[in-house]
Amino acid sequence: MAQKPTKTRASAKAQIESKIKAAARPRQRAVQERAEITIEKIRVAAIRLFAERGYDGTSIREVENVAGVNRGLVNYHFDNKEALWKAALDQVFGLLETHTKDRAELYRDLPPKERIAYVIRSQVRFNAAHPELNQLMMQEAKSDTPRLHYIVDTYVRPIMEWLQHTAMEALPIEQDEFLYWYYMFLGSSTTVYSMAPESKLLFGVDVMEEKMIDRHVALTTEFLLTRIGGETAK
Amino acid sequence: MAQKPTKTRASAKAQIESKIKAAARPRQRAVQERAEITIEKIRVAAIRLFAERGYDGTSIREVENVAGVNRGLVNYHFDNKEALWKAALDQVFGLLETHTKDRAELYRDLPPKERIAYVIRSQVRFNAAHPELNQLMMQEAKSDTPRLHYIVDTYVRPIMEWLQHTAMEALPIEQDEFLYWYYMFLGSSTTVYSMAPESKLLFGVDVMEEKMIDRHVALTTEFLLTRIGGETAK
DNA sequence: ATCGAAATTTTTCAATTGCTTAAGCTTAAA
DNA sequence: TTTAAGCTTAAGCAATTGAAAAATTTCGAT
Repeated sequence: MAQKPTKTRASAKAQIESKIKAAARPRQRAVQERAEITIEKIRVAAIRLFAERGYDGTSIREVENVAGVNRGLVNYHFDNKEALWKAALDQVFGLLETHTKDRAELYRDLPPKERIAYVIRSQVRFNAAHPELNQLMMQEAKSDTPRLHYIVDTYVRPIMEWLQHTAMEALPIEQDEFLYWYYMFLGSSTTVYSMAPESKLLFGVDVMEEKMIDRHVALTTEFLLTRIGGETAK
Repeated sequence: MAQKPTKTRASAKAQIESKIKAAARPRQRAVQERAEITIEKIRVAAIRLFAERGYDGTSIREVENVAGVNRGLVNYHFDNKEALWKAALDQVFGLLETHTKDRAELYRDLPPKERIAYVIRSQVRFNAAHPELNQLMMQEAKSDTPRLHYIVDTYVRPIMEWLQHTAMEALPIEQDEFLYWYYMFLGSSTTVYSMAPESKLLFGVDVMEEKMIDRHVALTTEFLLTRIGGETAK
């Protein structure tokens, strides 16, 4: 997607040279379908493995194995491990971004209280459908790395700010209390899915089942809407 | 602690042989203090690194560097990486186990509602003081590995069952609802600490500060005690 | 003091890591 | 059909990995 297949076999440095030549070059070709399939298989595997084992715990060879593609293809389609990580992350967070924007649009004309309820509901569903996102996030949020800065600046902050506005408009939350509301929201709506294998072991229940998710949605919504301290809404 | 320094340089297999010889051997010596210091330094470093980077993402050399001890000492004091992980984990979960038992004892004679309030409060404080525990747990809870089985069977289940008893005695939670209450409790009380670097970036606030923790305790308690649906207690 | 075990230090080794190179093979534009 | 870009395959590299072995130092019971 964000790939530059403009390299013959001379590596990255030759890009400038390649660009100069491009002016005089008549030939220009599209990405082939088989490549797109390969890239997609690699991306899917990368998301799973990065989410499950973290950046350092994931090896390129393993990604290739899980993806079922041949040795060397990751380094061809994605220049290096860092770029692969970024591609995986952009895919997952791009999904969240789209989802959030769609919902913001959809619920725009609802009364605040009702709107935040829908937001919570749809967010829980999203987390259930995409546990990798929170898993990736937890991997990175633990230490102050360039990768964390990238995620926060690019994806998390805008979503958080919109959520803050939406929540504080509907609920009697103080400005400096929102931080906790936010993490309670996050924790309440993601933990059970991020830890799905544990919950299976511990309670013998598959929390990914539709009926289970419904229940979780209901409880979380009630939970987060009930104003702390007894009040109900603004 | 659970170490067996009874190896000359012949590795694990020689333990039986070593035991036989032990009967005829007159000399028997205690663990030296310098060794205990080394072991402790390694354990501390291991907890931090395993929590931060996961099992596969942590290298023995890195543990030794962070611990500030010489190459080879990890493999001397802990037979292998797996044993090191188990030692780190036992340390952290042992702390939780002790903490939980102490509190159970301490709050035994309180009325149920009050007891669960204290339990929540003390649990939040514990999570703030030991974010590595939840980080380690999140690392392992994501996939069904032998390591997860070990943690759940040894530490998590007993604590969960006691918590279930304590919570259901005090709050109107249905049997099959408890799962969600549990993970909301977990998520609400740990996420902000596991993701402390993110919250610093996102809100510019150090959530580990005592005043902040107090606030979190208050909110979480109110949150989790407010009966879903409007009721208050049994 | 001194002997031997415990602990540390230093080397060594095979396997795995990220990454590069060099061929070969497909495919689509000319 | 040609032909070069796009793609795949395979081999190889230096660095890092977990683990063990060897060499050396420290320490306590005799």
